Amino acid sequence: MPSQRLLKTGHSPKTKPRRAAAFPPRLSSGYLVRDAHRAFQRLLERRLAAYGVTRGQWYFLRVLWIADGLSQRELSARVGMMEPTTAIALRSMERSQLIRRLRADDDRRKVQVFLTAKAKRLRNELLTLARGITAEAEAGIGPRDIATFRRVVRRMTANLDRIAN
Amino acid sequence: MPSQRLLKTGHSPKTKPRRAAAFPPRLSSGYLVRDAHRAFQRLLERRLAAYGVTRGQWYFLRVLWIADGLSQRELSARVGMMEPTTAIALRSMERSQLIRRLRADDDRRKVQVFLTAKAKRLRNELLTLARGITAEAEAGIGPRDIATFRRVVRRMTANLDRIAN
DNA sequence: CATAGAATGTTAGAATGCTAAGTATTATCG
DNA sequence: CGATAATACTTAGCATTCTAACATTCTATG
Repeated sequence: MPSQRLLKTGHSPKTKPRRAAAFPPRLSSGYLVRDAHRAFQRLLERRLAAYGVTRGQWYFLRVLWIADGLSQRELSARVGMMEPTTAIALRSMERSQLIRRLRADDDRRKVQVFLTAKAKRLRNELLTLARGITAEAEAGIGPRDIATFRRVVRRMTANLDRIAN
Repeated sequence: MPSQRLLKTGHSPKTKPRRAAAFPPRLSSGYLVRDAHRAFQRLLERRLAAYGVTRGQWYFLRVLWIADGLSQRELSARVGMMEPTTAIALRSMERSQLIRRLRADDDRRKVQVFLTAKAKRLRNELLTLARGITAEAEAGIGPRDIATFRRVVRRMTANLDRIAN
């Protein structure tokens, strides 16, 4: 993390006291969450790379391992991404031989997504990998603090999701 | 948030018990952090849009309001982004008349970044906006829990950053 | 001084994610 | 039954972020 010391620039406006400076990133939950998120992402990406799997593919694999054969719409909802994002990820997964897409017989608008044998074989190893990252992230933190943390994050997410604008 | 109920798909392999399924996203700190991050982002983006400022620009504005005239390298470090990312953000900020870039006299490799009057005028209003989002995120959560949360997130980030691979 | 290396930025190319606007299929309702 | 709605997906275009490879400028060393 870069240190936050102030530099003298010779460009501080002398006319106004810097009132609103009392909100440094360090004190913003949003920033803390952003930093943590990027740390998780970086590590996940690096480790998945050894298996030729990208982070975007991982999110979908993870859902499909639990519920194979979902439609793209259902997948989007489960993964929490918009449909165009899903379409792009699935295209890359099809190219990588991780999934097959079949039009549903009962409703020809729908496309069902099925894991290939290759994707199924990756399951245990990649889930182990993910558990490893979680364990490393939580190292040295007490279980009560972890529990509090989870409760707080969930509450924050819910608070923010509830706001329309 | 999409509910996580399982669908019957008729494609569960009957041969193996689903051992590794014992790691649902709900229990993963990484997922919780990701969800929170995206909730923060969405709200921030929506609100900044009213000012014609994008999220990427916001991160840099926030640093420049504290230390105007930094070089791009210094800015990257402060904001926590790679230099190409900084270059792209600054280009868009220059187009939007939020900054001016000047080659430093003492070292002509360096480019110093200066806020325009327009960007300076946005300062108080946007910082208030950001404080508002933080307040809404933290609504209904006790100060001790917030404190624990911050300590835990920072520790997780540090844990992950320390890992090379 | 000349040249090797370090420092600063840039361009190129990929992946992830969004919104808005399309196409195709199915369902509904007059 | 036929026009209209809704549903499922795709395409197009943008923003954000990274890594890798490059150009430019400065510094240090022989």
